Amino acid sequence: MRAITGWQEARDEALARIRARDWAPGERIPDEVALAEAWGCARATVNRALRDLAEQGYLERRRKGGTRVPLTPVRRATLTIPIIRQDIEERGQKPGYRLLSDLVETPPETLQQIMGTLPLRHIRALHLADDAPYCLEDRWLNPAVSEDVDFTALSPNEWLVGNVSYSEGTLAFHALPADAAHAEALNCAPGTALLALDRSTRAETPITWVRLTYAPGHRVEAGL
Amino acid sequence: MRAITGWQEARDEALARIRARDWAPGERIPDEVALAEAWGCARATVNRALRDLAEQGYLERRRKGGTRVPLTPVRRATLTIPIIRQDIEERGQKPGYRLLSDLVETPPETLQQIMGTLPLRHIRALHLADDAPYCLEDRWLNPAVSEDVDFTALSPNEWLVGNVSYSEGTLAFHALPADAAHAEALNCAPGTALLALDRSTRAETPITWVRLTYAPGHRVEAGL
DNA sequence: GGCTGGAATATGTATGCACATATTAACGCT
DNA sequence: AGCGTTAATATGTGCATACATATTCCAGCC
Repeated sequence: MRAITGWQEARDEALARIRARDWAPGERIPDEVALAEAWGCARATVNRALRDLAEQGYLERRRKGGTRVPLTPVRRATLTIPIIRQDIEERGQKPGYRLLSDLVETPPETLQQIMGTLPLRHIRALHLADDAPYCLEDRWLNPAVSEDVDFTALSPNEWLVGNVSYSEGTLAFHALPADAAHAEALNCAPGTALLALDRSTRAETPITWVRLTYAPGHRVEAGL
Repeated sequence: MRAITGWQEARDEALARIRARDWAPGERIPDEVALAEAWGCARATVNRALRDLAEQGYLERRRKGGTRVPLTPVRRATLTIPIIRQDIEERGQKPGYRLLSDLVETPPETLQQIMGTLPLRHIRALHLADDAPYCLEDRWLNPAVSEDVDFTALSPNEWLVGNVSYSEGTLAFHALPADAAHAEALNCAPGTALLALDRSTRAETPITWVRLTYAPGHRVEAGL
């Protein structure tokens, strides 16, 4: 076979063999040195290619154990965490924003396990796309982080992205029925099925917990 | 400062500087050669570290343009695509499966755009966790791929993973209200808000389109 | 002034080498 | 046979070097 030039080509070649079941699931594939020789490239190039495939779940690698095609490949999808304004703009719509409430409250029991028991700043805000409701931002914020920021014109989402980002966190999707508040804000009937995204963010201390509840029919797409 | 030993340490050092806004958003950071010299390691090591951070959205890199901290960091979360049986087992529950229907039909208009117009094999099946409904698998399958596979005992999900995997696809989350069929299968009231995951898979030709509708209250978690 | 083409530059990648490390496999002892 | 120690081995990583490539920037031209 023709010599392989770059690591991407090596990756494609390897993926082709996996897809063709030339390298069968559960089987060990030739080691890096052998592949490098067979493909006429350096071991580092093969390494890069196989490492890339392993990151995507197409291969499993272990020291000394060699590289093998997993029997049940756990594929990973990547999901770009939404920055709401950008999200809307990318859809070719005009973003809008309205602050609904901004209070200091004691969070409910379930939230206290994540954010602690201290009173938190509770912000509710509505994001609009072409003047139609897009999503409801229901956020609990560590007051030590936000201090005196004014969210009447700037959404907490946007402020956080610009000021407290680059942090750790968790993320989960679920569905919930619209309650009265959702119904009014998102302009839908109570009980409507809504997609919600819960996200908690922390650095050294808990920073924020937010639930984004999208307008009816919204879809969140993931890549790969 | 002390010399950096590995690329992970270099990555941590860089991430610390980003978090500390030592490298401010929008600003160019020193180039690889400078960092390598400052940190007492090879440029390849710095490259690996910064490349890793760029993949996670913490940095933006462009040839000749240098590396900079993005103003609005687009963070990426990774989401492991569920293999239902494993999913259930990892929760410490007993997986179960029941085939509901298996027919050859003409797909609805919206699906024809993805899967083509030919008649498709339409399979409906229920997955159980500890004998309780877990999720409903509503699948349209290219008959050329599945031929005469019997899905009474083995779920299409599992069969596909073992036989037609390593392919491309798309994935999206949304919420929908339970219709009569959902209600019966998932043992909930009609209209209940349900989380659904649509996934289409293709290699050279379209392979399958599936909607997994989860039992009420289910959450799908993403990492990072 | 505006456009074009060429130099300068930062990242991208390939290579050969060396050594580290995790794990398996083999060996030898009791 | 069973067990613990040791050697073998595949991947993980670091480094120095060289060249490739995409952009930016600037100079020079019209």
